[in-house]
Amino acid sequence: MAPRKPRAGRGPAGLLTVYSPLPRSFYARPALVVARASIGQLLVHDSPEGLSVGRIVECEAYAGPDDRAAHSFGGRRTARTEVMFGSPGFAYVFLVYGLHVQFNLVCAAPDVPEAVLVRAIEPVSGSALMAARRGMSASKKQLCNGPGKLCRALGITMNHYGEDLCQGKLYLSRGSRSRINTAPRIGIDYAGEWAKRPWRFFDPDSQYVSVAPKG
DNA sequence: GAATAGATTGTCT
DNA sequence: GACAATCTATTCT
Repeated sequence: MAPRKPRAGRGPAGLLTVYSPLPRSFYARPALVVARASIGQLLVHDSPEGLSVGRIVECEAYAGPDDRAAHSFGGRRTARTEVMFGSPGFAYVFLVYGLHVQFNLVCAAPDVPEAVLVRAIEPVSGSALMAARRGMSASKKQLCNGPGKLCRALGITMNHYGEDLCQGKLYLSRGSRSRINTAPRIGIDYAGEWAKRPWRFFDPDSQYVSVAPKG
């Protein structure tokens, strides 16, 4: 099939920007590496309602069967975790607390179930559409500073489970570099010692990080 | 600003 | 039947 056309949109300063998917090789690395590399990249959703783009400012690594906090801990392979056992560069989407969607990047190699949870983005393009989806003002920084919020803002749903991030309408595109800090992951206190690992990565200069850095 | 409770459903025991 | 990789409204200070 023909390679997909890069999608053009208006960036922050009104400049014409072209977005195109990062190659699968970006994802074919350990989750810890991908998580760090993802900070500053752009998350693009070219949906029927329009284009929305955000710069990733926070994410977490969930590293395979050894990580008690990962859904794939112990090699657990179910209908839900199945996509993590496949090729890298696909979307692992799941529901928490009965109502919030979480978006993850499948990493590493087939049969190595690692993933990166995208926790926060800052709006780059299509913030009006994001605000409409969220039912709030576009100027608010709470627009997508959380894993559930950014999925709502970008229109990511369970229907995106297993989507190819190298071929479809939902993908990462090359962004810019920034400072990167680390911290323990959020909301996984049940994971014991694993909960303390500094596997959360964020841009300390961004106002859009979900939980204020404690230092 | 900080703390608390309630929402709500797929997934696994 | 319990729990979950969260968010929001509400009730304090």
